[in-house]
Amino acid sequence: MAAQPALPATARAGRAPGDPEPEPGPGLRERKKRRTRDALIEAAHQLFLSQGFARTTVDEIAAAVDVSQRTFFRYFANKDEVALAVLADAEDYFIDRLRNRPADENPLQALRAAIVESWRELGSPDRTGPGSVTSALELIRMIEDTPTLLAAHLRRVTDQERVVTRVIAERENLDPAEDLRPAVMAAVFGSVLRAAHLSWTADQEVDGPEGMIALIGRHFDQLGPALAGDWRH
Amino acid sequence: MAAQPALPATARAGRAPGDPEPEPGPGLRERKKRRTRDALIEAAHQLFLSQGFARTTVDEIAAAVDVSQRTFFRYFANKDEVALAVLADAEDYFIDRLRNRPADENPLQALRAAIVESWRELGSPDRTGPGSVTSALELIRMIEDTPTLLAAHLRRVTDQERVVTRVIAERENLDPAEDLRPAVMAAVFGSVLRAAHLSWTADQEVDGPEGMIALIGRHFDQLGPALAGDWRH
DNA sequence: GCAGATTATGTCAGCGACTGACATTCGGCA
DNA sequence: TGCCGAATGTCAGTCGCTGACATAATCTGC
Repeated sequence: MAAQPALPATARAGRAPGDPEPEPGPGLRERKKRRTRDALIEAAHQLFLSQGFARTTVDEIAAAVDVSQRTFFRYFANKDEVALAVLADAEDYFIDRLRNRPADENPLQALRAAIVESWRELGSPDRTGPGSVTSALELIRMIEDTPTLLAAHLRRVTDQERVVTRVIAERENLDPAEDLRPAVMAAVFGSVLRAAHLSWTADQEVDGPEGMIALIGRHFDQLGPALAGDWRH
Repeated sequence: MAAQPALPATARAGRAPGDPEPEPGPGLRERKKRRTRDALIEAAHQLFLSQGFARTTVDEIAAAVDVSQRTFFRYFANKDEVALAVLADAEDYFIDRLRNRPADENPLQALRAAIVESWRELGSPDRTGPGSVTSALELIRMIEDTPTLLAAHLRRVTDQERVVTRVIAERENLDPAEDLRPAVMAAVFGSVLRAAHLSWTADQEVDGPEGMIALIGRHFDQLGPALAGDWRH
């Protein structure tokens, strides 16, 4: 019977004394783990942005949180992972949004709506933990000009594309091994997003999450024209 | 002046005695450098395919060619690079093909034709050096299931996409900063290729360069249908 | 509450990728 | 032939990352 003082651990009132489902909530151990994980991300983030990714050692990060280097590597497989952890969470959120899009949208509409929704939600001020939008945007810039980070990020993105492929296939009731459209759609979607990210890093004018959303929209809108046969009508 | 894939070192005979352009050709130094580079790629390739990428140390590769580890790192910035060097050359060749496509093709047609051409040329049996097609195909499989290699490869691909963007923009006489279509086109093209590569690794049936060409074609053909509004006509 | 099983963490030793500095050798060239 | 610069080797060192083992903290049933 772990004590549950913190957070919205949902103190489910009205539970019968002999109930076989005590809904224990996260115990002390879990909470502690989450805290050190968040602290590591936070510290790493701060060090990366202030002195650069390459010039920050894992030892520094660990020392900032007062854990051993070995512990750091029990939380993150490598230095890249701690830098990309925030984005990883955001991507999970996006997948969740995609799953909840109404069934009557076609795949492209659903994908576009889900990504906009995700940026909006990330943009709302009530975000907890180290995953604020501003830092997410700073992060994208940092990733885009840190080769090793960009590489790791792109690999993550393609993993995510696989998931998107599956979700789209489920929505449309298709076997992704038979019908190539979900895979192509996922790949195209991913590439449009990346093109938008690239524009974002190149264009210092665009600012804030709404700027990014607008930028993504503009890129989506070019999809039709780009694939149209004749560019010089 | 695109870099021709300097195949045989063609000893251009018939030069006049007083010619102000003695066409010295690569001297001994250059030839030696090229040889050790090729040897390193060859040895690395062989070791990677036989015992895996991670289980091959740089020392082993260097020892196989009888140079010091330090010398290895003067030729390649890291272990990834030696694995991807062959593909990098192939990509340069592709860009060259793209530049030479007739101007009346639209961008998508030109890209598609250029990639098919490239695979055909790579497939022809008169290829010299360690860049045979079979090894290129083996390489793709190896990359696709070696996380760190996949990451590095994807980064290379996006670099290449930037180049493609520029070439397309030049063909169409556009400013890529103004008109987003070249960037979107390049991104879409890259993603279709990757989707094809993925299918290739998943489908053990498809074999040889012609198989890959066919697979790429099938993916291209899905581009229209995937982006069409209604998937369930 | 308390033993005992789990699990997180620390410590330590070690491998391998990569780099800077300096010495040495080798090819290019007058 | 002899000099210059480029390529290579040697060495020492940093840093990312891992396995093995010991220790300390939670959790679980009593």
